[in-house]
Amino acid sequence: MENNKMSAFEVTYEKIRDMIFNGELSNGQKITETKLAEQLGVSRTPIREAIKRLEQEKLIAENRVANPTDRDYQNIFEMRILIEKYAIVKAVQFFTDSDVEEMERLVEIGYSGTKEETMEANKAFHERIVAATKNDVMIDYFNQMQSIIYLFRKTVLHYKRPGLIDEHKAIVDAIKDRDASRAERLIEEHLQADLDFALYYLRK
Amino acid sequence: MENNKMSAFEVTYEKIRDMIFNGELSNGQKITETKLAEQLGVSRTPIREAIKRLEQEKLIAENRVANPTDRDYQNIFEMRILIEKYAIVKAVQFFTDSDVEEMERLVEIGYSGTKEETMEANKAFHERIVAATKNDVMIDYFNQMQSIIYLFRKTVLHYKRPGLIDEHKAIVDAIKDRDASRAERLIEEHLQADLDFALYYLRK
DNA sequence: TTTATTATAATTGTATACATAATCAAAGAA
DNA sequence: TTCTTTGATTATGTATACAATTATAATAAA
Repeated sequence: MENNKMSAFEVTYEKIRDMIFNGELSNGQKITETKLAEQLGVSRTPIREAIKRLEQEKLIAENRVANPTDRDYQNIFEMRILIEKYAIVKAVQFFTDSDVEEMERLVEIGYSGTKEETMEANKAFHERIVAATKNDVMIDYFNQMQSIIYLFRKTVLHYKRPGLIDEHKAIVDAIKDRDASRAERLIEEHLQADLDFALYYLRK
Repeated sequence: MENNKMSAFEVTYEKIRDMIFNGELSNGQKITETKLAEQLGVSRTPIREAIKRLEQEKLIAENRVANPTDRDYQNIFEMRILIEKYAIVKAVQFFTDSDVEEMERLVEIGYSGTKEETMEANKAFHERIVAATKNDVMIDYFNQMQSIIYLFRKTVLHYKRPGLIDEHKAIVDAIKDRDASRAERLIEEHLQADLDFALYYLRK
């Protein structure tokens, strides 16, 4: 019997996070506990916990919705590239045939799926690579970055960055060929291209 | 005019953390908000926030003082090695003469200082290397790991691991010689030796 | 007009109160 | 004895109350 009853804190956390994602709370906007509490129909207590967690994810800073600078994004991607380059070497070493098939399936969704499906598949693609480290600490840090990365991914896919899915395909091919150095190079180029593209559009 | 008035949350956080560090709260021991609140003379509110943060640092998990497994420590060090190897290449590229002098000063304290001074210097040694990345995200993740790492460092220095300071010296020499690949190799060996030594004594 | 100064309001930090859920022990049934 | 069941206890989650701080705005002085 599963426990599908979420605490007020969890519900609140997700709601506020989604409000930031969909722009209902915009960049730089002041966050006040009282207003959110009233708006979401809970007391300040769970709101505060949610805010603490969102601060940890850098989605909120100094009582405001984060307004990351280019530098912030570059820092996140520098960290992310470091982790994913490390992870993909593990994937090349240890991915089984069925792991590779799963990656190919995710690439296929990128070609034929809806925008939502593609976003999910894109996220899963990178998660599977990082999971290859089998290192919970690394996976945890990677996941912490996801909230900020989400904003990126939305931009990149909204504008349909050319070649994105082809790059994914090329990475899977490198894993299949068990070519670690090629895979490392491709994932770095892929992530760097993502960053450059998103920064370009975020600044327009 | 500086603000040296700490909030109850901050005081509480440091107190609980130190209680874990010095063994007043031992591995696996149950953490109860009510008791800590009474003991530290504050309400449960700041206690809860402190616990949340300690959970983030992995010093508390599931309402208990963390009792990390060898695997946990290995994971942290795998992450740490990844960051420090990346950082030291930056240090080799960008450290000025005065940065190098400062590193040499820290090594010197390792040879001649008290145990407390040596622990501080050891911590500072690695912090300076990571600071060379000038990447706040990376620095932040590294700092999050410090609490667990502290427990290690205490063990390693308590048993006076042979060669530890010599290894620091060799690393500084590699930076002085601007030899990135040697510096990378040395820092990895150094950290791996730290891990192996500490695990050996922690399990005895 | 600009800058201080003060009063007011709003917001956060902390304490307390209450409700729900988890834990544990005792009593009874198999 | 071992396993349920129930009741009592304790702990946590959430709401509310109060205190202290910070921000806002209005007025007075330069």
